[in-house]
Amino acid sequence: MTARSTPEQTLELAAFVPFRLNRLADGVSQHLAVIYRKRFGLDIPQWRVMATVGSKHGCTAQYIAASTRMHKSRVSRAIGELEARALIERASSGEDRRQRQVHLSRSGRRMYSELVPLALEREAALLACLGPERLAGFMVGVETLERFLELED
Amino acid sequence: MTARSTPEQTLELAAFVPFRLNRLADGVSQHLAVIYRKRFGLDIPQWRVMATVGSKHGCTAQYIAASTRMHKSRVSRAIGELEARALIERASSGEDRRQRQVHLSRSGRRMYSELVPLALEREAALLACLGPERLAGFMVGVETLERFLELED
DNA sequence: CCAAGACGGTTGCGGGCGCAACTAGTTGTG
DNA sequence: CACAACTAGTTGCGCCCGCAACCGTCTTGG
Repeated sequence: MTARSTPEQTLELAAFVPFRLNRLADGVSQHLAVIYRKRFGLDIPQWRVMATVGSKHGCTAQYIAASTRMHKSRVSRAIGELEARALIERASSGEDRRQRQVHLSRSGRRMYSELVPLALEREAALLACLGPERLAGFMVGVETLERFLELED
Repeated sequence: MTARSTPEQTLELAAFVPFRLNRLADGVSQHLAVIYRKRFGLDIPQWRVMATVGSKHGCTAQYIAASTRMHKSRVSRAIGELEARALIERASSGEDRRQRQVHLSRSGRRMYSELVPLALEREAALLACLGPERLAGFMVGVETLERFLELED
């Protein structure tokens, strides 16, 4: 009853979800990276650090690494570059002298307050192409996959 | 009537869709890369070339680049490595002597026929965590975004 | 038919990043 | 207290990849 001459199973990359997800995430990133790079001179690791520190003042490098899922060396370098541009400042923690608390500087806060509305607006413009109900269905899928892969937080 | 003391708009990275999409795509890739790398010794560019050539025999490097959205140099190097492992073969095209038609070798076909079922199975296992209806809703969102960003094909 | 430009594919170069080793500081145990 | 094990963060090394220059091959137009 089953086919004898195995008809050579094939895989169309354009229909393969992992590939499509990669391509989609990449496209979305490109869509946003323009702002970060051209307008503020930030690359993605730097942007992620800015975003994290902007909403979690005084956090540590390891906190940033955990919540952005970037390798600690990448975080360390991004922090170094941002500090060199005086966008963030580091203060030794009194508690544990190994860790350094990261804060936005005055100009860092200024950039952050300019950057965030643009990013949110760009995100909204992207998601607007789905209606509200499609968006909801999409996000349910994203959340379920995140939980399955244990990516949340 | 508008707020006077702007309450400093913030952005939570964990709720920012572009970031979450990147993280998700990355998680999914990791989930699959194990197979490619540990079992077949392929990295992602190589896997994409194998997949493309396996379903489009005799295609050219530029076709691979266009359909995988990889830079042509990345494609060129991946092809070179696969050829060195005798998984693919290149034949000069009679039509245009600049381009070279890429085929799977005998051992390439063997690997392909082993690789594809595993990849599809792994994809299915991943998507199974969404039910059929959640999956449908999720894919509608993915397709809509792809069209919006002009990523299809 | 020849020059100029376009195009397929390759490669040197430099930048970014993961890995692993390292420093400095902390915690736990006898 | 001493010593081992652990943790926060930094950095040298090597790999991967995008960029741009390049080579050989078409193609077009004068």
